[in-house]
Amino acid sequence: MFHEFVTGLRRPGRPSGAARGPEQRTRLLNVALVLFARHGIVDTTLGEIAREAGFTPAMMHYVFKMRDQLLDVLIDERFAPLRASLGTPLLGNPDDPIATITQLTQRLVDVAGEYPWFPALWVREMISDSGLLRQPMHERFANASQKASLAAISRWQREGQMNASLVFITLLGITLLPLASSRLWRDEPARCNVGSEEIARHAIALLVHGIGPKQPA
Amino acid sequence: MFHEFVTGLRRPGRPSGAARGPEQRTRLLNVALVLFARHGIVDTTLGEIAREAGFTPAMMHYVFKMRDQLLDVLIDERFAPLRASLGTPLLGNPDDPIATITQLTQRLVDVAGEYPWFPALWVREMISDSGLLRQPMHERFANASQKASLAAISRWQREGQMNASLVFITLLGITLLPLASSRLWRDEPARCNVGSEEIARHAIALLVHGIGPKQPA
Amino acid sequence: MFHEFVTGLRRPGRPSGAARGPEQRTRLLNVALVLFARHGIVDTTLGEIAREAGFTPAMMHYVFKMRDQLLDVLIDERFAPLRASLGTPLLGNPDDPIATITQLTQRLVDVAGEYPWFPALWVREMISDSGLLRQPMHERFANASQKASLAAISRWQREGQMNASLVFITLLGITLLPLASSRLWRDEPARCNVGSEEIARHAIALLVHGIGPKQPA
Amino acid sequence: MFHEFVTGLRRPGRPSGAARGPEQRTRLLNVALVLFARHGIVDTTLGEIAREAGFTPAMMHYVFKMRDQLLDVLIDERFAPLRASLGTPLLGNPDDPIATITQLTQRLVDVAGEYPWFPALWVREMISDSGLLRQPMHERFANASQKASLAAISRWQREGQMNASLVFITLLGITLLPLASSRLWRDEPARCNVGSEEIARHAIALLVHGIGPKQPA
DNA sequence: TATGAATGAGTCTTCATTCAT
DNA sequence: CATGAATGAAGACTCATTCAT
Repeated sequence: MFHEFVTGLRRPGRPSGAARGPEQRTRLLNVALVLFARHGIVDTTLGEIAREAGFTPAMMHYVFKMRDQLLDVLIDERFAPLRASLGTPLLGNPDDPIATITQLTQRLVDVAGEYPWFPALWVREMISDSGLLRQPMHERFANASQKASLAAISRWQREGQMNASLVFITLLGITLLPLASSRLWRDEPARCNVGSEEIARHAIALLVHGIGPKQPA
Repeated sequence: MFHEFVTGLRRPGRPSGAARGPEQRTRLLNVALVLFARHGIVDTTLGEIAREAGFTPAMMHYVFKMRDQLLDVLIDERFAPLRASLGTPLLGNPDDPIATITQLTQRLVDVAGEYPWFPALWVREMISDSGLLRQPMHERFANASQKASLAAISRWQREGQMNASLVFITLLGITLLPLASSRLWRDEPARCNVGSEEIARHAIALLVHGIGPKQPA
Repeated sequence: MFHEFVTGLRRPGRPSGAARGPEQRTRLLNVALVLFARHGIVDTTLGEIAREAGFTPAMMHYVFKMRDQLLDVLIDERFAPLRASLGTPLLGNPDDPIATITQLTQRLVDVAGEYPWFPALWVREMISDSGLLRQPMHERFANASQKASLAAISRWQREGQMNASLVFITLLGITLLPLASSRLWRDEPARCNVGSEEIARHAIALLVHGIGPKQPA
Repeated sequence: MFHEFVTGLRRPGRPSGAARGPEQRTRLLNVALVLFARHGIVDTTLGEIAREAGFTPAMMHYVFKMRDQLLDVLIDERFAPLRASLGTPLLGNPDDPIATITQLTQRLVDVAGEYPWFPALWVREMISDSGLLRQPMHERFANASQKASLAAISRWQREGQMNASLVFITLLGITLLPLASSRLWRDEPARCNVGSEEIARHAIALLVHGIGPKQPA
């Protein structure tokens, strides 16, 4: 301390004495998640994450040896579990596509409520062609889940005009996309507060009978 | 010219040797558009654009004094016109919302057909919270168009369960999002080639009567 | 210029207007060579080379895309030619080993006179087990040269007590090593100025008849 | 202890659990010596030494307050004693230079056999101009030893063509250099196993009568 | 019109070092 | 005795930007 005073130089490597333990890791992951959702993965520097969490960039490397590793950890501990918790997306009651999809819709919105970073991150990094989550997540979930879902859809398809290829992306388009950009209209004047439930309701309504006038019972 | 000879980078079809005046600018804008759509605006370096167009990075600054200016020009000369060409989105036949929206849907898909960079760029940079087009485009089109659209919707809303705030983003979600990520399912096995028309058809069907079984005539 | 004065900030990227042309590359290579010889390859930072040459570190990357490339270029344009100019080391008069080796000795010293970085660099980076030149140079010169030399030695070996494996490294030990560390004794008091010729003379004398008293003719 | 169990890093033969007091220090010094010889002093990180010894980097600072101090300790406890054990290098029988030098040669090789890190480290860090041992070791041994040796040589010099300045470095060049780079030729095909004794024999032979044909008795 | 040469600022990464425990 | 947590400084590399030609 005296040394600092005299030389005006903090000696290198003095830890700041903040709270410690493995909570730091968790904390950094949380912050990373938020910032990744906000600015995109590639455009978030380790420094930003560190600063936001109250640390120095060097500490990011103390915890995650490499930048890539941060993403790996995030995938392992956050994305994959979340994805897994969605189950095999469209494998519900084979005879009632509407019910199945409705359920999934609700689940998507619920998950988004629980993990606010989910929609933006998913739209950005899973759907976009150059999204950083796409490839890795595909490798983990492609086999089991994907095929089952497609099989389910194919069956339904025969009865309706559903397109196996489109139904899934469309579903995301009416749930995650609005959720991700909810701030889009929130800023505008005369804005009714569009919340998750409203999005869910709207999505389901759309799926069930389009935007036309209410179906007569 | 020597450079072209060596690298073979010149695209066929560009007249060589002729005075090419401001075509360079146009060319750079085109390339920028494509790359911006592919990797995102922030993640595309001026050097990439330059190289892809057969120029040096320095040329980018010769033409667009600053990086930001490239975006400004792009907005002025590409995005705004395109946006303008969509008209006041939901101002069609006041008595037939379905027809109005259907028309818009088709127009969106058509425009996407004409300007392949449109869907990806829009999803990425207009809808996302930190999208670089959002703010500037908003400033230009917020007033006139937006209000009119909302007014139109509000009226319809009373009759159906349409949500004024959600209908627009949802519309994008079932057109531009699938268009933007069409490569997403194209890779998968047993993949039917999902084209624009299919997306349009699917979107309209969804809007008109949901994914349920075909309505009895 | 005005801007600088007012803001106190040099705007980024202002080139310093120094002499230009491909001489810079040559200059940087020269400086690199000297510093590599002085501090070792790994321990010379690009910044040191740049500063010594009157540039910024960033310019090193302008010229040599990667650090490794600097070494590659150096090998191609400096080390390999030098090595090549030594010819097949021990392929002289098959009947007169002494003459052959004497000649090589002289050549080594001559080359060291022409390229002052040669001895230190060779001892450090070619002979040492973790020397950075060893592997790459080996790949280029192992086949042709090496085998011929060894063959030559083997023959001589039968007549004298020369050890094929040792003669070469020993030769370096009595030429390049003294040359490399000539500053070692130059600092000492009462030091006669040991120059190249002296080293050559001494090495040859040692090879011819050891350090014993002068042979009677 | 837990760490050891998990990583399996503990070398066999080290008594565990017993009070190990200052052995840690010894152990760290040993490891440092080996790694310094292998990669050079500057290029060996404290972390590498620590890990190789089964400790954490922080432990290095616990034991050697500063990096420089590690070197100081090494010099005091390893290099200086070793150097001292070589005695005043060339102060043997004043009337028989050959015998004196031969003896020293043998001693060098013997020491190298006992301390495998010796040759490489010496070549790297004592002889090279920027070697980290040069300056400090010089300060300790310059006065006494050096002068005596030179005096001895000067006398011999008058009778033969020995060069006082060169004889010492040359001697190192034909002993330590081959020893240091013995892996150099060990890889090559048709390789006789060049061991220490061979190097000693070869060096002495060279000193006594050069590489020429065996002297007639 | 267009480019080559050069640079400042910023990011990622490593490492010695510190401190509380 | 020994470590985990944390950091400052420095190096490699990228990129937008500048200027002279």
